Amino acid sequence: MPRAGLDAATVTEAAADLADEIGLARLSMSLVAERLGVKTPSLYKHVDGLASLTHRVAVLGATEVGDRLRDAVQGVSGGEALAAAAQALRLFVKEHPGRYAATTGARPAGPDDPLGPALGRTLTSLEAVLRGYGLAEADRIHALRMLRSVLHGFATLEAGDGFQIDTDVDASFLWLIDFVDLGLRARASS
Amino acid sequence: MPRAGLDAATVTEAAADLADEIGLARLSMSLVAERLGVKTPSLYKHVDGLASLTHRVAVLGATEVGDRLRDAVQGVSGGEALAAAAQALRLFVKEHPGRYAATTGARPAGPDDPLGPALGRTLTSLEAVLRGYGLAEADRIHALRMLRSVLHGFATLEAGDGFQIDTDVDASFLWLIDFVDLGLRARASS
DNA sequence: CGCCTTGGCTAATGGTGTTAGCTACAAGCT
DNA sequence: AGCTTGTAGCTAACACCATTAGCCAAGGCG
Repeated sequence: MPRAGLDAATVTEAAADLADEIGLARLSMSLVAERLGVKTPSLYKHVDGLASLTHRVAVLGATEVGDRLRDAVQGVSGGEALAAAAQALRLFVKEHPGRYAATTGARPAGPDDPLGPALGRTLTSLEAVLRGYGLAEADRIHALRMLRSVLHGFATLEAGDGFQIDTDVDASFLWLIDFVDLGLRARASS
Repeated sequence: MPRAGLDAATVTEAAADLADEIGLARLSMSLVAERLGVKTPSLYKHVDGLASLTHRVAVLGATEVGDRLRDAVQGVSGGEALAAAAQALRLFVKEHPGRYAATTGARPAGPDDPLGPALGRTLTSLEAVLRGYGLAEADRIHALRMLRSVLHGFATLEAGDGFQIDTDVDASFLWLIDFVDLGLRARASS
């Protein structure tokens, strides 16, 4: 029996891909093992169990989403940055619904949990977007939460087939970005 | 062995309550049976299995959310209606996270699935809210999707402990409602 | 070349969801 | 009332899953 040469990262990535394909809820140790050409108990040499594996997928997803947002916001500002960040997040959720579900369903388990910083990177990029609007100090946190809410809400509704297909979802998303942009600009110097 | 006198509705309600308490993901046939003082296989006399039971919980949740929104919007209009609907939805999600998760995770399985109409009632109430703003015909669908997105996003993020606790979440929600209200009013007659 | 860490295995356990088939309850008829 | 009958809830059984214990050989390192 030749060795498969697995480690925690490979197992996590296989699990993440599988979750994207079949949905996080249907993720199972046996399916991950099957995909890796290995018997189920072998996974426990690299990963602590299904709950722990799901947590690792969450960290992976948070990191990747953070990367995407950082890249999207890089070099642009204002409404352009808002649109870029929004589209990047939406695209990620569409491409990786399983990772995103794991990410949003997980909470940091302690002060040294890598999930905390990973999630923080997303917030950092969104804060950078908002910085371009010159909001009052007191509005910042509320605007950030509003921004997270719209983007998260739209992306998850779309990923869950929550919108009827007959009207263009892309157009709605552009409209939404414009709506938020206008609202933020109105609050710019008030 | 005296009979327990169950039916599909009682089983569904017990499942919904359980889902609210322990989370939809942890809902199981055995726990529902235990709560009803019955052995697990007995449930199959009333319900088709866990998937079907979850779907019933989704229909129940959609119906209840529809009721809450209808009541909230009743007799008010404009910004008042928006605020009432928003708070009603947010409160429902906080009180019944399991039902809401089932509702948002389910799709109608066919043309005669009661989930379709049940979900439609929520949309009807939100459309009524928007009607108070006198939007252009073309903006209606986009505004509706925006509204669903913010409310759904905020509620699910809050339910998932997605917001840091140190800043007031209630204040952020009021800020969000005001943000949406201002944006919609700006588009009123344009 | 041989040690020894360790990755993957088989076997076994406890917990799920689900089906089949029995039994006795309770409603309905005469 | 008593008898019949549909059926609610039961036990037994099976398949599948996550998880643990213990074995055994692969392959890096001396």
